[in-house]
Amino acid sequence: MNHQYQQQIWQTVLQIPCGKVASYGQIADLAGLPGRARLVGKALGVAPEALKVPWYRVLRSDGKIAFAAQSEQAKNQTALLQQENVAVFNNRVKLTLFQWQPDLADLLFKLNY
DNA sequence: GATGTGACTTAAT
DNA sequence: TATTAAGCCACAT
Repeated sequence: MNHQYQQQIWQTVLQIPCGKVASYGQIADLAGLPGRARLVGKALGVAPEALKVPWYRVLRSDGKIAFAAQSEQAKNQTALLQQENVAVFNNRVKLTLFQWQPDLADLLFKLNY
């Protein structure tokens, strides 16, 4: 059986609205997996393209893009974010301006908790 | 089983 | 801001 946690992670990331970002830890918590931020990155890495999971809206807790600054992946993620009017400077996003502030009660309801 | 490795986080320095 | 150390956990060796 496929790991349930991946589904929960993908579903949670899908809740991030266009133009907003979230951290790996935040997604882990909302997905019911506190302390397992690393699993979020892993799950995003194997997310089916068909699900169209906005993986690029997920950043480190300090707002930095998780990939090496010069990497193609980081460049690509930066481009996708800027496409949604999210400002990226030095491989980092200003969380005070762009971080997603989910309505927990509403989200938990959607996730059937 | 033991070890090393990450798309991580927090706290301390 | 940068660096460390410790905690985290699925996976590959």
